[in-house]
Amino acid sequence: MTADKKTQCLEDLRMRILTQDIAPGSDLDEATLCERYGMSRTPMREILQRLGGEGYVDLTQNRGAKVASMDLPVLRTFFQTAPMIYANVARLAAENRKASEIAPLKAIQERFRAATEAGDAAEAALQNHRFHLAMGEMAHNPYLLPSLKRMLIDHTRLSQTFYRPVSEDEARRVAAACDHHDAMIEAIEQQEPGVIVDLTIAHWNLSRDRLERFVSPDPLPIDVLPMKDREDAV
Amino acid sequence: MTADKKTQCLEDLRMRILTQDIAPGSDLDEATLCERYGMSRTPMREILQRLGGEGYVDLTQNRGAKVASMDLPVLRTFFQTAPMIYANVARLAAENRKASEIAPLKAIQERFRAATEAGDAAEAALQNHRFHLAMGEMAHNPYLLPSLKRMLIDHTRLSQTFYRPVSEDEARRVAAACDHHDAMIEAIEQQEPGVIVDLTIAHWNLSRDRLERFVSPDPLPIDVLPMKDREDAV
DNA sequence: GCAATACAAAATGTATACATTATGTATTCA
DNA sequence: TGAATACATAATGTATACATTTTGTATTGC
Repeated sequence: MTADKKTQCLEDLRMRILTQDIAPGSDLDEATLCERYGMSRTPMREILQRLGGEGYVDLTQNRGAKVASMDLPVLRTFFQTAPMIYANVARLAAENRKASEIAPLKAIQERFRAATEAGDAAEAALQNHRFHLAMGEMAHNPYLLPSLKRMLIDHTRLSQTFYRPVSEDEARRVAAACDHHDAMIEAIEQQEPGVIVDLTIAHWNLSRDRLERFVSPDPLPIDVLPMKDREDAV
Repeated sequence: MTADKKTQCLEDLRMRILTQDIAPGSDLDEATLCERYGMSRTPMREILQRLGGEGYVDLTQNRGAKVASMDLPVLRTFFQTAPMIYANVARLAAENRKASEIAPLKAIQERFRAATEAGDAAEAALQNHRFHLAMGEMAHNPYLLPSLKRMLIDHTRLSQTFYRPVSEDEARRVAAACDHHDAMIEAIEQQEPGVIVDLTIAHWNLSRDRLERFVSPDPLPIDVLPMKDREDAV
C-alpha cells in the first residue's frame, strides 16, 4: 500500500461526494470501500475519519459513516454565512498572496474555462472548487481556511445545477462567472483588496438565486422497501 | 476498551494541549501515549488523527504527530481574524440560541468565575474556552464553528498568562472579563444581537494587548544537545 | 580526518484476527 | 394475533503481528 494510493482514494472520495456521485445522506460501507480501493480496513477507516473531520461525512459511534446531508435549515445558514467568509478570504488572498501562487491559480482557471465551454458540469464544479480553494490557501490564514473548506463542500454540491444551464440567461451567467475568475486573478496579482471584495460579492450574487432555486431535501434512499417486496416487484 | 475511555483520552489530550501542559511543537509518541492511557495503537492513532483534523496537532507522513506550534506570522493573522469571527458568532448565538441552552452556559460561567476568584489560571482558561465554545454551538452555524474552534485553541493557549494577573490593573481586567460573560449571557437570553456584538468587541479589546504581550516563539526542545554532552554535564 | 555508504534500531503504516455492539428475524407466550 | 424476548447475523471497534520507512551509528574508502 503506497501512501500515494491512500491520498488518491481520499481525493477520489472527496470528488465523488462533491459531484454528488455519492448522494448526500448515503451510507458508506467500510468493507465495500476497502474492496473497491484495494486496501484493508485500517487505512480506510483513517480516510473516513479524516473525511469526517473535514465535514464531508458524518461519523456516529458504532454506526459507520454517511455522506453529510444538506438539509434546509443548515443551507439557510449557508446563504447567510458565505458572503462574509468569501469576501474576507478574497481580501486576504489579495493582501498575502505570493508571486509563485499566481501561475497555479491561472492553470486551474484554464481548466475551469475549458470545462464550462465543454458543458461538463461536474468537471466545471470541481475546477471551480479548486479555484476557490487555491484562493483560500493564498490568504495564508489557517483560522479562516477550515470554514471556507466547509462552505465549499456544500457550495460545490449545490452548484452542479448552476453549471448545467438550460436557458440563454443561465448560460450567460456561467460565462460571466468565468470572466469574474479572470478579473479576480488580475486583482490578486495586482494586490487590490477593494477590487476583489467587490468582485467576490458580484460573483456570489450571480449564482446565489440559481443555487437557492435547487435547494431540496435529501432524496429518499433507494432501498427504502424491504428486500422481499423488491424481489416480488421484479 | 469502552468508548467512554477513548472520549476521555481525547478530552484529556485536548486539555493538556490547551493548558500548555504539553508545549507547542512537542513530539507525541504513539507508544508512550498508548501506555499512559492504557489502549492499543489503533484507537490512539484515531485520536491523533482527530486531533489533527481539529488543529490541535500537526500530522506528517511517517513522521508522527506534534502539537501545533504558535509561530509569530500565524499569530499575526490570529489577532487580525479573531474579532470578525467572535463578533459574528456572538451575533448568531443571540439570534439562534434555544431556551434550553441558557442554563448550561450559566453553569460554565459559574465554574469560570470560581476559577478566576480562586486564581487557578489553567482552570480559568479552560472554562473560558468552554464558555466561548458553548456560545459557538448556540450559533447553530456549522460553517463558522470550525474556524471558531481553531481560533479558540490558540486563544486559550495564549490566555494562560492573562488569568495569572501580576498587578492590580491586570486583576481588574480579569474581573471585568468575568462580568462581560454575565452581560453576554443576558444579551443572548434576551436575544439582543446589537448588544452582544458590542460586548464581544469590548471583551476582545480587554484581553488583546495582554495576549499580544506574551506572544513568543516556541521554546527550544530540551534535548537539543546530543546525549553524550548531557551525560558529561551531569 | 572527513565524507559517503551500509547497516541496525526505532517508529510509523498496514493487514488481519478477535471482541463488542447493533440489527433483523424467528419463536414463544399472553 | 401481537408483543416481547432470545438468538443469529452483520457491522463496527480493538489488539497485535508484520511491513515499510526513517534515522542514527558505525564502518569503510578516499
